[in-house]
Amino acid sequence: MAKDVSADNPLNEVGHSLTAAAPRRRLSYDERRAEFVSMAIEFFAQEGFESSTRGLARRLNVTQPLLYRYFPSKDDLIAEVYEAVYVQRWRDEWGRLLADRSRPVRDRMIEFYHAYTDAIFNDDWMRIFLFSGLKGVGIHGQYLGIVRERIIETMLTEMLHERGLAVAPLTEEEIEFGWTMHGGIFYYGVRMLIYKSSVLNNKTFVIESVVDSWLSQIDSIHARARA
Amino acid sequence: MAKDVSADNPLNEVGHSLTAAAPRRRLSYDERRAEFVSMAIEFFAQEGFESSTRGLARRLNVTQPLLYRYFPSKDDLIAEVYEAVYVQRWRDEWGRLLADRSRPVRDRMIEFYHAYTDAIFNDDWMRIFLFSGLKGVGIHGQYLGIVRERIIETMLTEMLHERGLAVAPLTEEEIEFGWTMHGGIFYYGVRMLIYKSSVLNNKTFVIESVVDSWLSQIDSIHARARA
DNA sequence: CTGGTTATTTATCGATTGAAAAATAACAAC
DNA sequence: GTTGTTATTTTTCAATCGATAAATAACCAG
Repeated sequence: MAKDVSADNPLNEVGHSLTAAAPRRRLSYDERRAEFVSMAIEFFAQEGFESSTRGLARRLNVTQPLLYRYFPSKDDLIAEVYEAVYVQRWRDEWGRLLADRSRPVRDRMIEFYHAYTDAIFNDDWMRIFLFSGLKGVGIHGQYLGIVRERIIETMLTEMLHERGLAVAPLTEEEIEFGWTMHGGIFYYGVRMLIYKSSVLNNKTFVIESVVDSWLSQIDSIHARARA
Repeated sequence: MAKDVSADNPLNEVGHSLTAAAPRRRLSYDERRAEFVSMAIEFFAQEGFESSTRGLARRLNVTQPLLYRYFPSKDDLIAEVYEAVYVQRWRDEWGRLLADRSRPVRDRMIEFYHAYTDAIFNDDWMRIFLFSGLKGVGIHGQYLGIVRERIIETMLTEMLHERGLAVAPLTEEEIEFGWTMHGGIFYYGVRMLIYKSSVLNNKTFVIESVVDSWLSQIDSIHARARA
C-alpha cells in the first residue's frame, strides 16, 4: 500500500514539496504543552469547538496524534482552554478597585470597565465565551455567578452606600437593572468583535454613558423596587 | 451481509422492536417540506448547525436521505432555517408603531419592546441568532442593519423630535447609545434563555427601566455629541 | 562516539459525516 | 383491481472524525 504523504503530514498543508524531509522540531514537554493550549484558544475561538483536532494540529505544524500525548482527549484540551480564558484572565484586583471607598463610585466604575473590557474585548475571549454559553458548559455559569457577586452586586452596594440609601439586601430589581447596564457594555463588544459591525470607535463614551445612566436611574430603581 | 436494521431506521431510535414493520407515513410534498423546516429550526437551535442530518432525520421519524429529496444540501436547508427565523418573524408593523406621533414616545417604545421580545425571546430565535452571529452568516449582518435602521434610528428620531431637538443627521454617539440600551434588553433575554440564569421574572420592569434610562439620558447624549 | 529516553511521526482503527443511486411501497386516477 | 406517480427507504460511498499502537528520530548523559 502506498504511503499517504498528505494526510497528517504537518508540512504539506499547502501541498508543496512532498519530498522535503520533515525538520522534526522537538520541544520540551512544558513548551509544547503551552504552545498547544495557546494555539487551541485561538483555533477553537475562530472555528468553534466542533472543529477537528487535525485542523488544530495543522496550524501547529504538528501531527494530530501528538496532541493525544499531551491531552487524554479533545474534551480535556477544551477544558484547559476554558481554564485559560475564564480563570487566568480574571483579576482579583477588580473587586478591590470597586470597593475602594476613598474614591467616588463613578470613577471606580469607569476605571473598572476600562480594565475589564481591556481584558475581554478580544476575539478569543468573546468567541469562547459565546461558544461555551451556547454549549451550556458549567464553567460559564460559574463565571456569571462570579460577575454577579464580585462586580454587579459590589457596584450596587457602593452606589447605594455613597447615596446613603439602604443597602442590604439588594433587591432583584436593582440587580437586574445592573445586569442590563452591564449587558449594554458587553453588547458593544459583541457587536464590534463578533458581529463585526462598524461601531463607534470610542469605548470611553460607551462606558461613561452607561455608567452615568446607571447612576442617574439608581435612585428611582431603588425607590420603585422597595415600594 | 446482514442487514443493518438500526442504522438509519427511523423506528429504532430507542432500540426497541427491531422487527416491527415500518408504518411508512406518506405526506404531501408541501406538508413534508414544512415539517422539515420547522423541525430543523428546533433541532439546529438546540444542537447547533454542526449536528448531523441523521440526528435531524431521527427526530422527524424519517430516514436521512429523504432530507436530500427536499433540500439539495445541508447548507440549503440551513439557509431556509435562517429565512424562516430572520425574515418571517419580522413584523413590518413595528416600524409603523414606533413612528406613530399621535402617542408619546415612551408608550410606543415600551409597546414595541413588548412585542419585539415576544417575538425573539424564545429558545429557537435566540440560539439561532447567536449561532449565526458566530458563523458570520451574511443574513445576520443584514438583520442588524434593519434593526438599526427601522428600530434604533426610528426611536432616536422620535425621541429627539418629541423634545424639539435637532434630528438630522443622528450622531454616531446617539446611535451607539441606542444600541447600548437595546443591547441591555437583548442581554436580558440571553441570560434567561441561553445562559439559563435565574433572572427577574418581570419583563415589564426590564423594558421600562431601560426605556426610562434612555429617555432620561438622551438630552445629555444629544448635547455631548454635538459639543 | 554510544546508549537510553522520549518527543514526534507513521499507520491504522471503528464510528460518523454529507451525499448519491437504486429499490420499494403508498396513494390517486381510472 | 390495475396502473402510474412519487414519497420513502435501503444500500452504499468517500471523506473525515477522535483515538490508539507501533515505529522513528531528536536530544541528553556518559
